[in-house]
Amino acid sequence: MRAPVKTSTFLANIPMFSDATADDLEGLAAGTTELRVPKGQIIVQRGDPCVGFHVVVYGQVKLAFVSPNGAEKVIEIIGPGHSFGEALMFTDRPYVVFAQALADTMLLHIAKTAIDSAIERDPKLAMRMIAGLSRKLHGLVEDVEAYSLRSGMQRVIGYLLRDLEEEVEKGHDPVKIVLDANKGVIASRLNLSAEHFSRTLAELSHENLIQVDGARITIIDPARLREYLS
Amino acid sequence: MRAPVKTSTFLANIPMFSDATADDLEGLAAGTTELRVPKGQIIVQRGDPCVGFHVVVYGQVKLAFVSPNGAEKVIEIIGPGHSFGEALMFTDRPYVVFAQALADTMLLHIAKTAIDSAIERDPKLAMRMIAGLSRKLHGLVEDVEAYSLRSGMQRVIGYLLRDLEEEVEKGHDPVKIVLDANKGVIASRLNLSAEHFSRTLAELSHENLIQVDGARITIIDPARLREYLS
DNA sequence: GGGCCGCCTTGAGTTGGATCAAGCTAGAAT
DNA sequence: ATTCTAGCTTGATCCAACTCAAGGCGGCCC
Repeated sequence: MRAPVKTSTFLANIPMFSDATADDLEGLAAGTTELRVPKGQIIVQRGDPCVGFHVVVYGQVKLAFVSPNGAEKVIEIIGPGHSFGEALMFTDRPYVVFAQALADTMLLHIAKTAIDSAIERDPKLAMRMIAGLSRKLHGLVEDVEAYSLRSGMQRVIGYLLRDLEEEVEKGHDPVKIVLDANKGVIASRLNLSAEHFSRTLAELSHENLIQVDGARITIIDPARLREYLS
Repeated sequence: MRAPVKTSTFLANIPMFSDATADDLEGLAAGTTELRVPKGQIIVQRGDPCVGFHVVVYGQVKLAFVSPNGAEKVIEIIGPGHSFGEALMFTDRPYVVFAQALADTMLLHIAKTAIDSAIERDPKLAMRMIAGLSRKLHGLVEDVEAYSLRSGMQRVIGYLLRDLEEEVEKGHDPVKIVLDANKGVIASRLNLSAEHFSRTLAELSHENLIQVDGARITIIDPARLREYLS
């Protein structure tokens, strides 16, 4: 048995609810379930009904489809503070993707009913949900652009540079990054075969643009790497 | 000079505002501009700031990116009653795509400020916006699935069958459909070159699954066409 | 230590779809 | 009626990325 106050503390730390009132948090907490899942476990299956959405507290979750012939395509890798299933929840459709824990993970599941009544009470929350959905939509549009207009090499470089600060990305000083998942998972996220991803990293290595040591990658010269896009 | 009452009538006929009060409609109308654009005209450019969103009243608009080397990729073809730019409006980012009229078109442009205050007054409208965004998100996820997991042939068949009623799609009786845009535009929407799209339709013709007469296509046997997916 | 198991890399060959290059229509303009 | 042009088709060739296959490299458990 878990005291409700603890759940509402988790909720308060999620960006989406950061300015909710204590009352609202209590209401949301009543509709919230905590979930702890071990690495590898499936959290939702394609076809499951969606009666709420999930927020990752710690750990990591991947969202992916399975193709008719068993192949798998990762659409998103979700880390702490991020959520999935909101859009589906509002359209009352079953899941088209499945979600699987990439590491031991703790999530919150917030029931649709709780969200509905919270929105009715607080238009600010509605605006936050709208902003969150809009950001996701924007991200997907960028994915579509990347998949249809950019080469494999360009997508890989984009991924390596994506969460660098602007001044770092424009500079010529080495930066170390750590891949946030298995190379196979990242490859699929980028719509590449694992082999092609590996070869692409190898090519960038040979060009002395990066150094690869397992998941630890050193970008030797960010500005030059960015130029290699063309 | 256009009487405001007329604009609010247009608004009332848009699904998103179908249950707005007369007061709300007046408020929205005050922030709404009517736009008539001839075929071929660019409505918004990549990089334009987004201070509101557009609804198509009649005509047709395409949303597309331009690649660095000048190629063009259509993400969506937007017909009467549908809208674009909502997501962008809420994220305060500039357009990443451009919008061009595919036919003589009339649109409404609804200012962000008007929407913001309407949402504050009416949580129902917020829910409608959320539902609309969620549906778009879902559509994009399906596009990503199609692009990454399906072959060109499968995407074409999916497109031909997409707005058939269920019982028609399952049946064996011929159905006539009319392509809603130039074949080049549709090809791009499906992430195919115009040539490949043409060849794919030709192949389906040779298999006696469809008959093509310009933009008018007869699906000879919907159930058999659907089976051809595998 | 040795063997096992995931994961990653490297090599060789294949292919789906793109590109380049002509023709072909049909409707619009003269 | 004749040209013009935009859009479509068809043919030939090419290439980015995939698949299949064979190792390599840790890490982990006995």
